[in-house]
Amino acid sequence: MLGNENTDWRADRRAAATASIVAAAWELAREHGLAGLTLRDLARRLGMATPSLYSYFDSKNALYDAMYADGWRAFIEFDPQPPAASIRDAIHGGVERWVRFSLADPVRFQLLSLRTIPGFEPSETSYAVAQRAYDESFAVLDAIAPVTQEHKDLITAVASGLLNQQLSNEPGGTRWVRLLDDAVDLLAPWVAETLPKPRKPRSRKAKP
Amino acid sequence: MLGNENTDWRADRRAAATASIVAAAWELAREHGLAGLTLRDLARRLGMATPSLYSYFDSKNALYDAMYADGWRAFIEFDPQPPAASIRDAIHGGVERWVRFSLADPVRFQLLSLRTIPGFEPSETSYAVAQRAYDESFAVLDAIAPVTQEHKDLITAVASGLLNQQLSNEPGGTRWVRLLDDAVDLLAPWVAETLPKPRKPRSRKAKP
DNA sequence: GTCTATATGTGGATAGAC
DNA sequence: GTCTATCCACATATAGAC
Repeated sequence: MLGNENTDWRADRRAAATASIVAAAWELAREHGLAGLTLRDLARRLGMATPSLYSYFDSKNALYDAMYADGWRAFIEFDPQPPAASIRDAIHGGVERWVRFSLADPVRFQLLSLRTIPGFEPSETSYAVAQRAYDESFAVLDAIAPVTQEHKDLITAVASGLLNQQLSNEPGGTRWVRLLDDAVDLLAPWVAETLPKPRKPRSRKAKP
Repeated sequence: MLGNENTDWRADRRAAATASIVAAAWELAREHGLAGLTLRDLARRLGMATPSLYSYFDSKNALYDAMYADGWRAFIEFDPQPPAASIRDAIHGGVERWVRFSLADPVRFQLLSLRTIPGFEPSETSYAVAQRAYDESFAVLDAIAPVTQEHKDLITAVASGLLNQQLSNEPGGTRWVRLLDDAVDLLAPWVAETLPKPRKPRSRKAKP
């Protein structure tokens, strides 16, 4: 179609501008806290007037939403987890990857994992990115054992609990995070022992 | 001392007024979120002018601080945990008590356990209340086994992780919280097996 | 001492010119 | 799309009546 490359140019330009706004927003959030982020500061850092931001985001929460999706996208691309030979290694690899990612940017962890911004709830499309990150993160474990949702829920709870306590009570320290190996040593046998009983697979033409 | 009962009257009146302000603040926080609490709303609900609140609290953060201490005091008085006969029962009783307390008022959990208000940090005296609540909460377990700080840290991390996931992802549900028993079943044997080896107690006059 | 009245500064957000 | 001007709500602070 003629004229489409014109639209694409604009879309690309706009996407690039949006991305640089989000990047600057992360910077400021790291400096002043997630809730300490203000559109004034953000505009000033970008060298533009505050209302100009509204050409890119309908509201401050829309900006948070873009950051949310951006954060989960960053996790998807973060240091891929190699395949594992045992349930323990799979759990350990996944949890340790998540902990490293979170400790590298506590503010990001706060946005992605804690419902801390009043009134902010991820949009459907942003939530879909989070969902994909979740699924891919458990792919290694899924590949070697038929783990249940309960298994995954307790694993994520333990990981998020250690991170929470660490970042809330002793940011920069290791008091809780170093318990990760112990926690995995508890979780792995539990998962292995509570795997759903493999049902004898019926042949395709079993019921004539 | 003469004249002291006069001062006491005033102190009591003031304490009562402060308490009713804090109570109203909790109400509003439950309605509009913790960060959605505004001094205007608070004053309006109490039937007074906004600046009058500054007779009782130096700043909004000072109000949060009072709420923080109040919340931990409420936990201390909440449904006392009976003595336990086993490590498992002691852990289960403590964690379950904390979960019940937190689910009853998610906003309170947010203030007490998540560092979510930008710039708010509990004062020394308020933090002391939290510390007392923590110590008393582990008293039942301490009474029956010489558990270490690491034990307590993993227990609190697991509890806070389950609560976090529950309240962040499915408030009002039980998807994570119902895994509490499983979690305790993992933690209890671990605690029992990793108790510090009892050192042969030296007699008092061992080293002459 | 506690209230009312009022002022200041900083947020998010909108309207409208260019 | 970007700007200027502007609005409203908020935390905060001070002055002064009672």
